[in-house]
Amino acid sequence: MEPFEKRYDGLTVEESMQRFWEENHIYDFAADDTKPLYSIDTPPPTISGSLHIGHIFSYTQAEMIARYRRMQGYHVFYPFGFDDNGLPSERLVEKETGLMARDVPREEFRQKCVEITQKYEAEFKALWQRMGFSCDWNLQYSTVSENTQRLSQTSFIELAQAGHAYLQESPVLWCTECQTSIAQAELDSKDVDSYFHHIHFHIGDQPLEIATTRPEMLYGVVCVFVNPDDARYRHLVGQMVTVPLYGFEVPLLTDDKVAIDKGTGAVMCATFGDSTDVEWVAGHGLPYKKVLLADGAIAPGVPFVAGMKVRAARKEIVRLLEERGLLLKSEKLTHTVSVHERCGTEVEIIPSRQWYIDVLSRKDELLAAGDKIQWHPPQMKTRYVNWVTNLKWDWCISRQRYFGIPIPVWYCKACGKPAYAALEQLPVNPLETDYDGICACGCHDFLPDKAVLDTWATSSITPLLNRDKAKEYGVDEGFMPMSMRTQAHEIIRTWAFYTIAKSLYHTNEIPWFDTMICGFVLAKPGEKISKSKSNSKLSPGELIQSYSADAIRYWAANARLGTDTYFDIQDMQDTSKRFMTKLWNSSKFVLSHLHDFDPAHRPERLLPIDRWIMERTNAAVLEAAKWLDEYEVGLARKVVDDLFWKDLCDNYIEIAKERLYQPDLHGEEPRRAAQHAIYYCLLTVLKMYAIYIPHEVEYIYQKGLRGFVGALSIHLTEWPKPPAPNAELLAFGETLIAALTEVRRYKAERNLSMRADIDRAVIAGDAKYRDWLLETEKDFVACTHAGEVIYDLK
RNA sequence: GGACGCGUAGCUCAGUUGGUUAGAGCGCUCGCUUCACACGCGAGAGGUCCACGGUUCGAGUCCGUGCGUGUCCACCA
Repeated sequence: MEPFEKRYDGLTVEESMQRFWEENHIYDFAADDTKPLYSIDTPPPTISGSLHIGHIFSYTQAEMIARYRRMQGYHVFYPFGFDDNGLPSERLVEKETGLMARDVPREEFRQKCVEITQKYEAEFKALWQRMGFSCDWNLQYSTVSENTQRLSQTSFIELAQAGHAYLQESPVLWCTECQTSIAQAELDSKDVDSYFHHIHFHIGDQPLEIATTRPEMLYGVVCVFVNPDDARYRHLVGQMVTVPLYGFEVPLLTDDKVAIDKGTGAVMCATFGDSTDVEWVAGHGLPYKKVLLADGAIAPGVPFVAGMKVRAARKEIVRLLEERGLLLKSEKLTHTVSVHERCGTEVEIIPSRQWYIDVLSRKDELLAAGDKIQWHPPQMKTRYVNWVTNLKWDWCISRQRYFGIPIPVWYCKACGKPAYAALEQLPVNPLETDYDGICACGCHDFLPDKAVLDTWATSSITPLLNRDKAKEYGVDEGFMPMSMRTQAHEIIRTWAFYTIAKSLYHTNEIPWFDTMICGFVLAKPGEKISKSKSNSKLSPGELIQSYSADAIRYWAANARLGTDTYFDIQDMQDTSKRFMTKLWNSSKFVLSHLHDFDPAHRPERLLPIDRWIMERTNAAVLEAAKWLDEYEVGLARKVVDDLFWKDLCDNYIEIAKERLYQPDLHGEEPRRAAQHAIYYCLLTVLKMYAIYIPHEVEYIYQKGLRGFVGALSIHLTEWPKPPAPNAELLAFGETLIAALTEVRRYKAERNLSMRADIDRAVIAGDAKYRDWLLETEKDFVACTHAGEVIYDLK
């Protein structure tokens, strides 16, 4: 055996272990495997900036499950992907280059996007490799690759032809900064200080006071609503209200949604001030009056404020109202507005022609699918259910952007009817390829769709992408549903929801049997670390360089599944380093006593205490497996820690030590018995830690255990499957350790060294363990330095 | 406003079918150069398990109410 270094040097070891794994294809997804399949749908991180500790936290927890399943004997399909198109990536490119997408030629911008996302992908990949991830990089996918484009466009055309995706001119959530439509899931909310302006409308010569936060929409008012039960206005319902400044008239109608006690109880309905306006316009058949343009400017033809941006227009209208005595009062208020999560701009609602996927009419099926999936932890299902139940909009999948998957559609110049690309010609970019068919109306001229697909419209097909990849390895039948989806809880409403929706449409099945929903890393109370906010002081790369990948991995397994955690660098450093050193030293000790060990030769007789530590180890294996089956890597780690540090190191090794050092005093066969026990326990403990700290464990295995076990890598060995432990042996061990603790307390109270001699020690306990205790007496005396052992057994 | 968490030692947290004396790590105190490890070992101090009410022979654990805290969703008139 090679000598063990005095100190474990994680940084050097980790790189050489990673090289070893790569050279020996330890984690490859082999084509000819006959083991049961375990497939993992892992999140392709969005290429929108640098990764942070939160990613490391959740991805690492899932990686541990991949390792666990692999050791359990599954054929683990564990790919990795990158989500490298769409608005998030565009914003990254705009930030890095200082260019705005709309100011440069489309192709030039696209090229920049490709360059920059590739650069980041290389960085991301290097980081995951440096973390020791056991995915097979041959399975890697990207959401902007040609394959993905083909699959994503196919998905779109299939849904469109089946009527599940449809084109509609309707009010849409719109970001005037990014100048694109966005989906409900892309909304964030922000508290803003504003004013509740009370404006003087009138009905004939009767004044009518209406409060609004959006006076600039005055020109877009199409009616005024009051609650049908509001006695103040009941007699006025049906009459015409005159809009101030502009002088036109709109009807006074009733609607239940109007809150009697809010403002004055009368609401102006404008196209479109908010999503309630949209419902009202649709529900009451009201007309549309254009006020706002796509770039956030007031439309030409709107008196007083045409061409102004929203805020300037608001100020101007308020000024005019005030000047003419039509502004009754302005109350300060803080209210919450919807903003675009990518840029923070207040979202507007503008009619436009967009593609949607029908989800509203499928709520029941979506909820049923949620019931069929096992959510871990279970309460995460509620978030999904709440989201589906409260959906108000169909899923808008078109984006008026540049770097994404083109919508494979042209429109007839004459009748506007959409024409779809043929499946064989995909992927296709309608901006570069002309449609060569003829419209039903006889027209030959077509205009390309300039929009691209929402990035979620593509990332929601990762199970299908994975299935295609698995086919290359001969795995096809039974691939869907996949075994497991892992992700953080923030994207249940997006990635999980959209994936389920697409899966139902394309396979009529749930996408996966299980979900593993990880928590976040919070920087400090209330503030989550995210790429866009870039408030992660230490980058993952620097953290690995300073503390090693294993240290970060060990830390990442500190929490219950789904639970958010705070990142405390000091805590990570102390706990992990201490643990890794302890494992190093104890392994060093065990292996130094195995120089003449032969695993094939089982000692004829194990002492009871040897059997105890082996049973104790088995008990921990079963308990850890129970947690891991529930994806609780943190709770499982705790179980192993407890076994390893307390019972194996502090108790058993201390008790059996002298037997290993001095066979002249204890005999050769008892030494062999102790060897057998420490070999079994160390190997088993290392196998369990293999999913947490794969590098250190592999290094120890290679140095001292591979010769005994045979397997090329500890990661190719099997997760232990012990029988149920013997409860009597466990209880006997507790009896002995209680006596040992008493002796230790006696010495500590007298400031004695643990090696100090004492006259006698007492073992108290159940008489049924008498024989076992007597057999252990020699070890007990060696450990306690007691002159005599008194038995107090009942 | 709704949903879902959380509130246990100074700090971070475990405590999954309700059952002896409520646990771990860090921190603190005292001691131990002990031949794997001082990045260690041993011992100790430290808790009205947020509050109040209820169910029960028995509640940190179950139920209700309140308070505090966090996340997600809604709230733009």
